Amino acid sequence: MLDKSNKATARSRSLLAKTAFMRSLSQSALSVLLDSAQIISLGARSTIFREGENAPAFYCLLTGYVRLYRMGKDGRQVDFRICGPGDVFAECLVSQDARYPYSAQAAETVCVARIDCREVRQLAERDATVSTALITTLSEHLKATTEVLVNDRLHTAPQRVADYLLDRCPVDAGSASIRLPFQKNLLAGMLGLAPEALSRAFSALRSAGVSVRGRVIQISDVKALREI
Amino acid sequence: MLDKSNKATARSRSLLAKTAFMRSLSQSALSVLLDSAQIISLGARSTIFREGENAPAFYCLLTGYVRLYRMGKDGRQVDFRICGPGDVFAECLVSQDARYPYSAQAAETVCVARIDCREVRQLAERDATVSTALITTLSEHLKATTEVLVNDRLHTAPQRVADYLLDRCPVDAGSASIRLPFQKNLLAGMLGLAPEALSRAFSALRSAGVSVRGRVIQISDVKALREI
DNA sequence: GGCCCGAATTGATCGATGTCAATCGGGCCG
DNA sequence: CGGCCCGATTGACATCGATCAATTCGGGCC
Repeated sequence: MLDKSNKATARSRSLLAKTAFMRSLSQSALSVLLDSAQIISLGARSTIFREGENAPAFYCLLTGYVRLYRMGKDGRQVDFRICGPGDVFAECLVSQDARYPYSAQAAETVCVARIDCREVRQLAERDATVSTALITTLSEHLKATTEVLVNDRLHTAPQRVADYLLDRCPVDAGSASIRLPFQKNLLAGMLGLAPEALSRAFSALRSAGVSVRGRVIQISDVKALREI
Repeated sequence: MLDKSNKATARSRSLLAKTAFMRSLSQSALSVLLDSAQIISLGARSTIFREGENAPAFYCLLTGYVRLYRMGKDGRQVDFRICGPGDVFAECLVSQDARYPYSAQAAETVCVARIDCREVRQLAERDATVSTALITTLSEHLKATTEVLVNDRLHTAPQRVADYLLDRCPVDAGSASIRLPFQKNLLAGMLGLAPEALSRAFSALRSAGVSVRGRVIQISDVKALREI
């Protein structure tokens, strides 16, 4: 739960500026945001914000992974998005006094930039590169979320795992080796599965030429996997 | 499959202008869009566009309901959103040459406005009310889609049905009566259920004071339903 | 008001996945 | 180098929801 906060260092600034969201901003908007962003380091499992809290800022993830989730009445928590380096989350820029509609937790040691919503909103009024960047980011999130929803409803667990693997295979490869960037725990959450179900899905894929050792996954026949 | 297309009539223009998306536009942007929009009437079950087609335009629904869905390799189709009057869909404004990532079908007789993406994109560059409206619309869709995804992963079928009903009950009512605006078929798709599963969910809710007759649903104790 | 067709319900069954419990394994620290 | 601990796997089971088939219902139309 360490919580070291300070002005952006050179390294953080450069990471932040390379982000998909920031990269397309005008020089002036970029420097305003770089100057006002707070850089925050957080230990594994620390909470970044909680469902229902007031939402004055959104976040840009610099390093590590973050879990976005909601809680059911019974206390069960459900992930619906896993953010990685460069991702923006909590784009709650509409309606001044919004509250976060979900919680965010660092899945490991993490470094995020905290950006004031009001600032961005005002900037977007004057600078079209800012509003365009917002539109682009939102469109992509909408598309990605829709994709996840459809996958959930359409595909079985092994199919979803296969999809995930194929997404990060070179398109034309005959065989491939992938290293998961995080624990299987997180992957399970991403795919809407219990960890046990993820394990079983991997087992089921063994017969399709997928072998797992720790975080490393070998795919002997990419084309065959596509047929699943 | 009738397909009568013409310039916006007075009635269509007024419907279109009252849309959430259009309402907040500047006078000038509004009139540009009203003038360039094509109004199209479509018979029940006609296809508006198909997954993979080139996407030069997005749509604003004036009357009726539209199903957005994707097809699996096996031909099964999965709804992920049901649009009603006033809804905008296929906001595919990013990246010039995008293709529709899903298909859209009229669930009944329908009237839509077809709006050129390029036009809106250009308008947004100059007119902040346009980009703000886009940001608002996209944010809301993202929030709604996330909500659906979380509901799917978190709640059982009767709970999702109860949620749907409660969403359209007066907040403080003791009892309520709701008339579905469309066939149960569509509702099932919205909730990610097979029609049979929707039926069974309604049966399960009988013991919680929910009774169904055709499209009319009586809820004897709203508060009790919230506890499900 | 009655007929008729498509929609909705109901029943039976099966497959998929969540849950709980026990065991295994790997990496990290001493 | 060994032990410990947490994450991963496996097994057994319960539950949910999809599917297929048979029937009933309801609403639109004459």
